Amino acid sequence: MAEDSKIFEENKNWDRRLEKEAEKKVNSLKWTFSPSSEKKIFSIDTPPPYTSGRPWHLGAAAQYSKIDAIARSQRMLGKEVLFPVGMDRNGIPVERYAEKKYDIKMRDTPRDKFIDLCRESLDELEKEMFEILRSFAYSADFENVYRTDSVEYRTLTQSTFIEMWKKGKIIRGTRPSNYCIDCGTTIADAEIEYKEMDTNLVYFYFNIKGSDKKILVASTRPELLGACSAILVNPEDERFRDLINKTAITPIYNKEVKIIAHSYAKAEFGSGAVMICSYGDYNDVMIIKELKLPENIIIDTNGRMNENAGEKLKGLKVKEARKEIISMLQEAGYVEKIENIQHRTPMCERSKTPIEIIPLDEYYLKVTDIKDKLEELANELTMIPEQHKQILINWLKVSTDWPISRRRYYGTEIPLWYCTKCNEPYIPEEGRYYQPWKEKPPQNAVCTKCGGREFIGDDRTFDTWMDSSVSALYVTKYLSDKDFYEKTYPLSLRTQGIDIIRTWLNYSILRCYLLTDKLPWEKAWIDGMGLDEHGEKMSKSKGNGIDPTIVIDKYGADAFRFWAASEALPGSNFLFSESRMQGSAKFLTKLWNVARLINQFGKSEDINEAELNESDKWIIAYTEKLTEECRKGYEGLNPFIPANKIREFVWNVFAPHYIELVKARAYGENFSENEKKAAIYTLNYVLNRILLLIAPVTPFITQTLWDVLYGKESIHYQRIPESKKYDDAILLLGDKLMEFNSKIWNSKKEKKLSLRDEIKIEIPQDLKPFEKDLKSMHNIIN
RNA sequence: GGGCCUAUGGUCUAGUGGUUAUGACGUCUGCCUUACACGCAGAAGGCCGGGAGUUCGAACCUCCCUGGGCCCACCA
Repeated sequence: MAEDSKIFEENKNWDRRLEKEAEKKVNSLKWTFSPSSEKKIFSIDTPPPYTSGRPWHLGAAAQYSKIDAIARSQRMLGKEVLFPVGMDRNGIPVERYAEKKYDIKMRDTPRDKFIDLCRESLDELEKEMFEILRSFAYSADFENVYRTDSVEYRTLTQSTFIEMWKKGKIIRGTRPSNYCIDCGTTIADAEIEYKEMDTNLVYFYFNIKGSDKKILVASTRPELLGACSAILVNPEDERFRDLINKTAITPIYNKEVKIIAHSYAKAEFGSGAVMICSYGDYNDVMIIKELKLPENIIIDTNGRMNENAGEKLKGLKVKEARKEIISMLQEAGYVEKIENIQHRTPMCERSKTPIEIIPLDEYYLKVTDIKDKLEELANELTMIPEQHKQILINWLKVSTDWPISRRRYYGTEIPLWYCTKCNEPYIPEEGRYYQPWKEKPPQNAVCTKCGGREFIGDDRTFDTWMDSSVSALYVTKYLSDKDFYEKTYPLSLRTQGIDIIRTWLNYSILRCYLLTDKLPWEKAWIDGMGLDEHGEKMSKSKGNGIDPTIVIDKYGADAFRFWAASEALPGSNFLFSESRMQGSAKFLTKLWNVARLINQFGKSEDINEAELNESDKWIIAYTEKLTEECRKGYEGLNPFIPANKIREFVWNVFAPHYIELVKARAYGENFSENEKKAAIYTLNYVLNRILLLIAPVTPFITQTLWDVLYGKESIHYQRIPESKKYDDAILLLGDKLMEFNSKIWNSKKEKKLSLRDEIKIEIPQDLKPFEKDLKSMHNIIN
């Protein structure tokens, strides 16, 4: 032991350097799940982090460190823990990352080549992610990492899609999409940039049916007049009060449209009346959906007006059509004025031309028919904290069928082909990974409708949530291992951030329910967001993301983890703060020095309770109470409680009161050998327990201290003991004891005495059992 | 703009009908007391965002307002 203690002689503080030394040990522990274990199973569906983020935000790392504390605590509470780690690798972010990195454009690059470049980027980025996770001792099963773009994972995504297709859950429909006419393709929201453009705001009249009144409308898109399906006015707007619910007549087209009161129309903009067209912008999409207005498409995918636009406009490009309709309106005397305004226009960031919103044929997963059931499931799910459930419930009420097809490259392919004769879809069997854009359908494929044998593959991919929403099925081996699945599904827990309730949580419940008839987990643990020091969400676009590696190198991983656990209750947002991170580091040094001191005294064999002094009994009772509280915290998946309780105990009770009380006794000054033994026994009893209780939060320092002081086997393989019964009366007495200590310190201070100086003071009757320790602590003479 | 969440000493945070309202960081004062100056002891600092209501009683329940956050949507 003397050898081990060298670390204490050489280091007065806990720091990152010592952590690095412990890292080998801490990270060499294996956490492979054993399904045949006798222990109760605790399984966690953790978010596979998205691989393209660099640097990974501190907020995200903090969340993962809390999840890790939960996994570790469950192990130490005696559970067999399934704690998988995955990487989410599909979708637009990596496509855009690769475009930037290699200075290429997705649609100008052969798909095969582009996919390879994405994969290369992902492999590099992934390495970095793993390094960060390991740097703070994330204890998932790294020997069985899953990736959402692997053949196995994509097979699951496709097979479960096929299963749902067969159950009739997949439907076709049109969906207004961002369409770049110049590029001839849909583009993602992320590929849109908004630009202030000069444009004309045209004021023109609609006649009111059965009246000689008129209504003045202002529009930047008059060419969409033929697609106008309503006019909105603000319900508060006096000018239009008597026109609400009247019918207006579209100039030129002579179609009837309703005038509807809706808060979207702003009285101060334009004329106060706005025409809703399919589709001028996304507001039109929302309003048409909300008010169930008819859709009338007048722009085709070539960017030209179609027959619905009328003979004069048909075939014209959008800009030409705008000019033409303005002069038509002017000729007919409908135009009141034309204003030149700056208009924020959505542009394709690639072609720099305005995008159009055009309905395209897409696949949907049916949601609307089971909304009641989903709400029921949501209510069954235990949510931590419970208040966040409202976000899910509210979303379920307004959610619609989920569009699942995407016109992208790096994603799981939609496993469908179409008959070249009759266009009927052909769906293959489950159990294989299909790439219809470059593969022929299975050999025996025959069109179910016309018997045709020629097919063309669907070249689309799925929305990436189609992949991640079956993570609960992947990690429980839904397709590949029946026994494993039966044992682990539904999982015990889903952990995730509040920002993806509407997506990941919602879609996971939906898909897993459709496939298994059950909720995928018993509980969902929803964390808040990591915000910067000003309280704003960290994000790359704002540039306020903080690199966790820098913080960890500076303050240490345990300090980082302790900060994350102690800063806020799960579910609350937490602000990054260097000073509080530093505070956590200070606490670890405090703990380190408590251990250094206790280590000096050596060990004592177990002793009878009868041999303990009153102070010893008190601090042991306190420790049992602390154990009870911490266990409750961990059982409730709330590391905030143990982190704060332990800090308070160590810093405000154990160190200043108990240790000071028994220091002299432990040194053996003026005490019997038995009394000395009792002190040393108790000091170690308490320290041992503190280490066990805080180990899930701070794995490095506890590993190091445990090795030196107590352990052959790693602390992380130990159990947190059940708390023993304790006597409340002695705790109350202990409170008085601490008050008395303060009183003495105060009075020494008043008398300008040093803490070592003698003092004459009466020890209260009820504190007599502590008399000997008190006298030596304060140097009391009478 | 819509929905939801939230508001506690300078900063962050616990508390959720009756407590002298918790703790941390910071500040101030005095101390290197054989573990720690990343420390010890002491102190100052809060009309629990504003207004109204429910109640014998509200930081805690209800409503309105204001600020902040998240998600969605973004100006005809």
